[in-house]
Amino acid sequence: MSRGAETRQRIMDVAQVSVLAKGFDATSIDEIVANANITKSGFFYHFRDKNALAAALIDRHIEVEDQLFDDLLARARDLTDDPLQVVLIGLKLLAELIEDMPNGHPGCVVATAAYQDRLFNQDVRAANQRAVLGWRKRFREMFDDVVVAYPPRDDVNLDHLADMVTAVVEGGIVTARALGDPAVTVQQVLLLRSYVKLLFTQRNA
Amino acid sequence: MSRGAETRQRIMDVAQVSVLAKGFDATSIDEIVANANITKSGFFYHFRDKNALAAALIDRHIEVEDQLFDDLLARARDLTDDPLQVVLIGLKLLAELIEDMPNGHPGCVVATAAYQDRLFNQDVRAANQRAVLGWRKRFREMFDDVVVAYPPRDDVNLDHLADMVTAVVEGGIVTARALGDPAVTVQQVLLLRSYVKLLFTQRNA
DNA sequence: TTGGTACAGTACTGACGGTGCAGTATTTGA
DNA sequence: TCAAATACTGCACCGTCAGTACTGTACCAA
Repeated sequence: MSRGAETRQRIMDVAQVSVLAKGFDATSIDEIVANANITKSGFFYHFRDKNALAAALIDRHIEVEDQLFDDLLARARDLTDDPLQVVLIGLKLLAELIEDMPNGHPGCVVATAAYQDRLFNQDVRAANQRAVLGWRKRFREMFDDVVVAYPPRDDVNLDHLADMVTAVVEGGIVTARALGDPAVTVQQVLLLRSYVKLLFTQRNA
Repeated sequence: MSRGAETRQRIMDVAQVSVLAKGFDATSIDEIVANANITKSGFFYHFRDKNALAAALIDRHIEVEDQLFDDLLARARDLTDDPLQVVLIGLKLLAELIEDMPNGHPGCVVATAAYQDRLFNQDVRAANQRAVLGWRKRFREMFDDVVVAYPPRDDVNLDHLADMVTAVVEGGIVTARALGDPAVTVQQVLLLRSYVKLLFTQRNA
């Protein structure tokens, strides 16, 4: 890695630590600059403004999360061939993943960005949208496989159902933070799992 | 209403308009002061700081929303005596309510507060928590009535299920904002309705 | 008439995001 | 090996915004 790329990564690393600990707006550029051992000029050499940093953090976050889901689904597919079981096991593993996170889920960047219209610009929102659409595509494909073998017991749009994974996780995080109870997110994911199970399980099974 | 109370209300009114339109952090005190035809001194006479304004707005928001739910459930109970149908009709009416909001749901204050740890202090978070716990209590009571007549098809904790209403609405809002598609929130509420229906409907019904 | 309520007016501070530009060290390709 | 691009440092400065501090004053009730 070139010298510039190294510095850029170091900036993002120290920024991410502060952002996850205190939130994006609570993390000042001066603070990042101090922790990354560069000057303010150096920061603005790599990032046009604070928005550019946010967008870069989100994009990197998407990559990591995609890898996480890939691994998770690979493990689920290792355990079974049944498409419905893959989804159910995948959601269980997701719940466990969230549960294992020390202080609850580290406040997904998506929601943060969605709620600060001034703080973030078009680039950040675009990165955000890419993330959600990526999740929709991923889960939509899984549900497509499921309906082939398991006719749904209710008339649901599969894109909406795929979006529900995002919505429940994000909503779980918001509710968990509001209540000060990290367990809420896990509970909600397991309820979603219960829904998927009921939706695709035969009446007289 | 006394003169002071009138001014205080006027401040909150103009603040709310800006907050719903642009977000809380994007609404400056100077702007509120100008629109409310007072001076900065006047503002700080009524609110100790910006946090106090936020807490007041949230508390007022809770009251309005409670009234909204009361009306909504009264209408549902007018239409049927069956506890399950009350929930299902209630969720349908909630979906319609959200759908009728011009630019999607006006970015629920709860999520905004949950994601800005620095921006808001303990009072605001406490107000926020009261709101969510209020919703839990409300929906929990409804589900308590349901299970008497309809044994659930899956083993679910009713508090968690009650929280799911909050989580799905909040998550729906976040996802809708991220995608730039206000319809998402409605879709998610209807999916929750589908879950409740499947959960409490007999296998051989 | 006195004292509390409800402000107006003005001036200021400190934090923060961001700009501008000159100078310097390091790396890299011809 | 030399020039040019890259990767910064250092520093002064600006606008915005939350919040402070204090003086003055109009109004209203007891």
